[in-house]
Amino acid sequence: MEIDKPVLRKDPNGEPNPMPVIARKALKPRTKPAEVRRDDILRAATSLFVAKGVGTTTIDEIATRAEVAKGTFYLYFTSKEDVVAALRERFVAGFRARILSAIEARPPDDWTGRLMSFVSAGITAYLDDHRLHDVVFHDHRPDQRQMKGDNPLIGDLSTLLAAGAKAGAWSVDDPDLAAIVLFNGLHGAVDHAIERGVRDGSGLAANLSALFLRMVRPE
Amino acid sequence: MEIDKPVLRKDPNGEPNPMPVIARKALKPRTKPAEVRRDDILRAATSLFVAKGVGTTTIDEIATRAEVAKGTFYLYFTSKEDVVAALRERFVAGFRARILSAIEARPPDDWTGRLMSFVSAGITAYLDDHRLHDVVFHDHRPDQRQMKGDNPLIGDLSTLLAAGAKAGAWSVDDPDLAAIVLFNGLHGAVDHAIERGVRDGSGLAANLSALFLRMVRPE
Amino acid sequence: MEIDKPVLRKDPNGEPNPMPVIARKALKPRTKPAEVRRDDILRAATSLFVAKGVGTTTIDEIATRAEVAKGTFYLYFTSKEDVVAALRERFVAGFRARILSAIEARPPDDWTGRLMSFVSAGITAYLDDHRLHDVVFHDHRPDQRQMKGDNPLIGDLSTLLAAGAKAGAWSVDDPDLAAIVLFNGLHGAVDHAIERGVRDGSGLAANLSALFLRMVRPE
Amino acid sequence: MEIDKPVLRKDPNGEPNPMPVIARKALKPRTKPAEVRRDDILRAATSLFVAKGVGTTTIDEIATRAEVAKGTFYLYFTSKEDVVAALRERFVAGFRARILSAIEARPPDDWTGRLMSFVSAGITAYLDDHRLHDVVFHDHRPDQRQMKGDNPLIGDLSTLLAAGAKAGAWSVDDPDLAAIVLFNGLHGAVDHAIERGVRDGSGLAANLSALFLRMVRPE
DNA sequence: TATGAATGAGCTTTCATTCAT
DNA sequence: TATGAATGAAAGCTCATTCAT
Repeated sequence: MEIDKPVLRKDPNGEPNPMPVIARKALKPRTKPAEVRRDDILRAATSLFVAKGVGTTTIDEIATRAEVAKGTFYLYFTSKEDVVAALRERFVAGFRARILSAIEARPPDDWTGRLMSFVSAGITAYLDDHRLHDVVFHDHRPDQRQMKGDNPLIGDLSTLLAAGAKAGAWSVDDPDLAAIVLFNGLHGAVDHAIERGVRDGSGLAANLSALFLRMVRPE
Repeated sequence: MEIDKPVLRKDPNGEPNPMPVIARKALKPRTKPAEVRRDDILRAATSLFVAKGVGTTTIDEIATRAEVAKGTFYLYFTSKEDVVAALRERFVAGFRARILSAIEARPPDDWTGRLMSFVSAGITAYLDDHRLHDVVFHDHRPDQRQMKGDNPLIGDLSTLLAAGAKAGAWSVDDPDLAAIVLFNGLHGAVDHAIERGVRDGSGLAANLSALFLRMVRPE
Repeated sequence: MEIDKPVLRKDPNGEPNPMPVIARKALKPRTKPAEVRRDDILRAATSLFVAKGVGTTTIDEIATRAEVAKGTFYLYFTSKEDVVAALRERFVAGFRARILSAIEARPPDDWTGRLMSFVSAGITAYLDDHRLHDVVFHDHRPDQRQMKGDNPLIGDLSTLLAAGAKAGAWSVDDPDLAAIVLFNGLHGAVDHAIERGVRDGSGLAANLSALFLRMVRPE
Repeated sequence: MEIDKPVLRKDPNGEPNPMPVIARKALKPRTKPAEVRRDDILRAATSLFVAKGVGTTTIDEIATRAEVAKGTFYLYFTSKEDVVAALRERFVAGFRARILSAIEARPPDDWTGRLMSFVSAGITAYLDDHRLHDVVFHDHRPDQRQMKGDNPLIGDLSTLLAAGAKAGAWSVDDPDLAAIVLFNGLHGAVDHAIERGVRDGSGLAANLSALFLRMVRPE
């Protein structure tokens, strides 16, 4: 707060210096492109969050693991929550990309195939990253509720259902509601599977697809 | 029953109290039954958690609102999480009781009616208490995942579906999976409705029931 | 911020425990009357502030010197500035008491004597405590300006001048302004003396009194 | 003179710059004369200090407002305190110049007029710049005390009083002491006026002059 | 049982200063 | 000269938990 701070500065890199300066330089460039630094921090945070939870991970730990000073952390993020938010964005985007690309691999009019791709890609992606998922979706904020609603995958699913219905392949009264039920049903089913230690989602995919197809099959 | 809890017993310097102990005791039985005390604390915690979140509520605040000393809190609970767990148990039990009693109001062989009761009672109960629900289900712990699996309502639903199928009313391949999808679908649909500010769940109940019945209807 | 904090607790008093518990108890009662604790902290802060300035003194140091935990500090004060404010109040009250009692030692109608007492008591008191004075009056706040104006001693002085004038002993056109000039003149003169290392204020008192009396003497 | 200071020179990856150095130099003499740079920084600091205090202003902010890199700041000043000291010097010099020139506007033997000019110019100058005054004189350092003593205006005033006395216009026993009292009295009186929101100092000047003249008038 | 003063580890955040470019 | 990313020491403050009464 005040003017007269004591100034103590030791060895700025803090480690015994057995190596010539030039070699050190090569190993540890003081400055990296911002993108890389940011990514270093994000990666460090991810592994810590997954390993020990967001709450118990300190910013100190994140900085240390990212091989960055604590102050540097604050150059890139404003708080731990800010990191979680960045991770969440990343996670959602990657998750969605995986699923969409699986769908696109099917012919446009293969409605059943597209839905099954959605289901199996969703299961696989979730099984792969569920620990990161948990990290990224478990905060306390009351506006948290909002975020689910923004889930673009539900919109994608709704669009798929509506298109299939329009094409006469399915019968769907309320595509939005059906999409919500399907997405959350899938989500819950994978949670259940994870609890049981399931590693391979193909069986679940078949069963879920069957269930979902029943729900949309014409009378 | 709560005759005389002293609000202020300041005696900061410990002067000898002129009143004999026995007389004091007779006048001031300072304790409440443990159940009541516990409940005071639980109620105080609930309102604070709902108002400002678990993370930002301190044990000090809980104790103050419960009109109890901080030390007394630790006589009844070991930590804040312990309180959340107690609240969760309560919540789940109440929630389930509401739904089961709605189901039981229907004739045992009215399968469709029973499922619809499940849906509409579930929606109503959740709409009523979703803020407490959020409090009670939003912590970070990795073992959190476990709790959903323990959700007895999914078991109840599975039982209902299996019984209906056995009775020939429905066709259900995997009642457990169907129950999971139904329960989570319902959960997600209500979340969605809450986000949109929906206060009355009857429309949603009708639509959801229709969707669910499609899923179990015989070929 | 979060729920799952690691709990590490070692030896609560942190020192090797060579002494029997009873003896320890006698030496270090865990709890003291609030007044005493507060005073412990205030005394610790004073000595540190005087020795090394407010800015460079940390709350940690204050707590340590007061033999109190850091948290205890915050039980009694909200910040370092809060301590300075408490010290300032104390200082002003004591300073004023000294001067007023010196004045009261003179007969009520001994106007010259009263003014001289004011001057010499003021000089002495300030010489005695000027380091604490500096500590207590050197913060940055813009509203600082306000505080000087609230200085009750200027009011006291103004009253004295007005009374002496009314009694016909002096001629004072604007007692408030004269009081301000006298007080600040005295203040500055003592500052000057302190800079020069003066320890005894009696010579200064005589000279200043003479000057002040010139200022109020009738035509 | 400031032809082309680049606002953004982002070159984050350090790609080799295709433009030859000499041509670049000709186009972009990136430096300003040291005096100007220094002044930029001083001006930036002044406005920030006045607006939000020295303690809460960071060097980052100063550099940003001066449109200079943080490192450049350290090319011109060694610390924030260094800036305050430079500002103080400036302030004192300007203040003194204003007062001296007001005095010099009077005939050399117009003692009363000279003293009145001192008073009214002092009041005006202080009223004009009191916020900068506060900034520049409000730090914590114990050696602060020294600076007042160095105040050359007190010396000027003492010289004036001694000269007037020597000329037989006044009676002044101890010109140094009288100068101290006058200067500090004036200072305090203006502070008091500022607190009361006074904008025009002419009334105060008349009253103060009268008071001061009483103090030096011959028996 | 009940109390609440006391504890202190630990966290977040700031910012003056450096230095490779 | 000029830059600004990086540093990391330091500080303020919180709050779950204890324990003597």
